Amino acid sequence: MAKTVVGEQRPPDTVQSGPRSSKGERTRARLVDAAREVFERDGFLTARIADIASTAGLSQGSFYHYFSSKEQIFREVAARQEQRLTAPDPAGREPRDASPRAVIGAANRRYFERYRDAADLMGVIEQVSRYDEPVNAARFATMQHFVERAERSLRRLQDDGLADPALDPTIAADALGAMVARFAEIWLVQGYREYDFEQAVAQLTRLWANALGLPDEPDDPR
Amino acid sequence: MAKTVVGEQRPPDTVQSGPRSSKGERTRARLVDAAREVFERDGFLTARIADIASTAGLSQGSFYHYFSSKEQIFREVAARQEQRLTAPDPAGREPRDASPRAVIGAANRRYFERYRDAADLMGVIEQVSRYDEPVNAARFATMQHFVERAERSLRRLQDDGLADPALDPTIAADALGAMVARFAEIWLVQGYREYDFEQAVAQLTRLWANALGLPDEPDDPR
Amino acid sequence: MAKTVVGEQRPPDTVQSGPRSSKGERTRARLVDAAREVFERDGFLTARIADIASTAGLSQGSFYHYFSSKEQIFREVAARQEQRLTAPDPAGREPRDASPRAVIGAANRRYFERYRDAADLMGVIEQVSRYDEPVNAARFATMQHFVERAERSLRRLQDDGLADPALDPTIAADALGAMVARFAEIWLVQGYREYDFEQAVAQLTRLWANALGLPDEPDDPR
Amino acid sequence: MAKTVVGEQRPPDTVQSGPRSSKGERTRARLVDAAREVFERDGFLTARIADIASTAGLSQGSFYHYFSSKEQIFREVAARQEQRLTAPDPAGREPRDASPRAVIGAANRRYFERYRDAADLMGVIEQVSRYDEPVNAARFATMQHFVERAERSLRRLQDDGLADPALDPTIAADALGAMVARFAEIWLVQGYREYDFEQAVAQLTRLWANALGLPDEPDDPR
DNA sequence: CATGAATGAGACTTCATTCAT
DNA sequence: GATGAATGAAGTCTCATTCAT
Repeated sequence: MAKTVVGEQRPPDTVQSGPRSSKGERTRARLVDAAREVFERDGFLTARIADIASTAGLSQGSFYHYFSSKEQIFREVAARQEQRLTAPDPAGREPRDASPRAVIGAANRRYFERYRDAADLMGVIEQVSRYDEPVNAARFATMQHFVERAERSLRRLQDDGLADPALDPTIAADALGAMVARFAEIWLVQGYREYDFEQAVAQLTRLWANALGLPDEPDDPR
Repeated sequence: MAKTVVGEQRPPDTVQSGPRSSKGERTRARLVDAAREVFERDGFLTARIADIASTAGLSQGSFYHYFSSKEQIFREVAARQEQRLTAPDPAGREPRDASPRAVIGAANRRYFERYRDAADLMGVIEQVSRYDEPVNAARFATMQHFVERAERSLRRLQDDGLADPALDPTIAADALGAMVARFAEIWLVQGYREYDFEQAVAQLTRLWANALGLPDEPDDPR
Repeated sequence: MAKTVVGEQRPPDTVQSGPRSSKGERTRARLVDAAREVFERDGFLTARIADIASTAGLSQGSFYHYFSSKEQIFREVAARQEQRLTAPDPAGREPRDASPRAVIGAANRRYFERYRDAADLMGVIEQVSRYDEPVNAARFATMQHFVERAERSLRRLQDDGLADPALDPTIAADALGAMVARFAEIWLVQGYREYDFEQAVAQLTRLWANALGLPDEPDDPR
Repeated sequence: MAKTVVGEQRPPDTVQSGPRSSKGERTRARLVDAAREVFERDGFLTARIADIASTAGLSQGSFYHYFSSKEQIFREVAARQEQRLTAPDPAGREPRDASPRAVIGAANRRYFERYRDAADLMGVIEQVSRYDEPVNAARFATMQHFVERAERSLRRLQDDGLADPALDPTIAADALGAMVARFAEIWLVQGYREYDFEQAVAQLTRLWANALGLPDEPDDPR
């Protein structure tokens, strides 16, 4: 049960069409930046390669020295963002001996912060992931990153008698990951409701901890 | 001084698009069915109006008697599906005196069943809702439907001392709704993993109930 | 020299497709009225048969019981208007023994008044006459009406030694007719400038009379 | 509360249409020439962009690198022609000390010559000016060019006691300009009648001079 | 007489992509 | 490396007109 289907993780698009002179490298970077800007502003479908090129101060034709299609460059933009989402915490922010709830809270806060900081782009990624398989795979990879942690952590807590033993660690991790991910989207991208940032973090963390059946703690994570 | 040239303005669309006869009504229904079929097969972007029309046994021009664009007809297809998702349970399936966990479980099972029964279409709806505001609004309306129930229920449970009083009912309902919704998508549409249906229902229900802080029950639903 | 080319005057479109029951006649009239309204509002090109029909409270199909095309009905609308332009003066407005200048002035005033009263329609007629030969022919017929009068009158005045004998009566009549016609359009349709109505009449009349070389008169026409 | 969906807005047209190389400039010129040819042959409404493009030896898509619509390119074709109409006389054709009648005659001759040399195009311009405001504006600008001259000249003549002091210079100039313009159209475009070129020039000039009340001259121009 | 559904031909446009310079 | 001209394939949409009822 719980067989992974999409997670085979084909290597990210590392095949770069453009060569590697330092000038070329700079131009390429300019294109990626321009692409992000244009995609954020226009969305994927509406964005035109002409706009990306001209935003990068380049001619249309030159675009194709570096990327072979709109999808291609978007995958790179998206991959960078997914990396930002899963980047390790800058040194020392996480206390060594944090309680389970505190750990969950810290992970949630970090995710929401990073999601919020690139909300426009995340919106486009959510969009594109629904029709571009590589982007969807990248989305899943990020999810996997969090889910695997959560799963391992849950198993440990169950072994320690701290979490509900009736939970399937895989499903639980998937579901709670889904909760946080989708909540971030409706809140930070789609603006469905406005929540106070701290309260949202605290509440999602409490729901998560409760769901796992963790014993209450006197001091709420914050 | 006033310069004017005749004949520049366009009258507001006076050509009504609805059918005005029972034959028309049937044709229109045929179109909607055809549209659903084509959208499920091809996705929104790839679907062509020509295909919808010919699937309905109509000329392309005739399509425009009934709908003014692909978006337009999709909104109707989507609205019907959202209605199916929120339709009341067929008489008597829900016992009067069900426990809170049983109620949650029943709702989750129903949602997953219905989502699964139209998984292809739901995938397209998830896709389109990211760039068509009316479809997104319909998505939100469905969400509201479930969320409001959950919120009311949570308040009641809190009042009865059965649920975690530290939860904000609105956020909690939103988040748990998000969990179920997104879980349905990654599972039933995107095929991220394969779960056993019954187990998935049970686990999601348990997570939900735990999250609310409900007391455990000896007999899990189903 | 001065050979007429377009003036052959094919009979106006008298072939009516619709039959002649009194009900039918009323419906037909309603269509013509509706057509005028729609053409005035939208111009010929933008006007749609659907709009004309629905304005007349009729279905699109029924339109074709009465007219075979948009051009066809427009020709009828235009013909009616041209008739209004050339209709004889209502009894007794013109004194028997008017001076030449007074006669010219009266004709000009009448033309401008009538043109002004249907300025929107005249604009559309001017438009259509540039690409529909029958409408252009009707325009020319109206022009002929005025030009022939003017020509006859000029010949008489020349014979009486009152007008410049060096003028070719045909060219002169054509040119002065052109002057009044085009002046009416730029003034009353295109709004190129705003002139005081009375002054415009007086000035055009004075120019016309001067052009013919008529001796001045103490009392300006008014 | 604020609902937002990403990717709805369209950036302002950032795809510039002008050519950016000498090759492009040549292509663009070829398009304008081709357009003129096609418009003259087919008229504005019937002309198809596909024909213009293929006449210029280009694909249809390439048309849109240079112009964004049929109207757009027509405006350029029309503007060029209006410039030709108002271009200064090639050096030295006009004697310094010409009499007023001679000056009027020269202007009329020049106008008729130029109008005749592009009669087909002028016909299309007259047509389009009735439903395209920019083309109409260009038409008016040309008219202004002549009218302002005529007006200044009339004022001077009135001051010198040579012209009818009862004339309003603005109205008179507008009306006489209208006379020449419309006469040119019915004669050279619509073929209402055929006049001998020299005689037409002479007669229109005589009418104009008479209208202003200029004293007769023994030697008519030409 | 009247209805309104159905047709079908075409033109316009858009842009990702290629290619000669 | 860079340019921008050129391509061409689709797909959308519009409406005058016809036709079955």
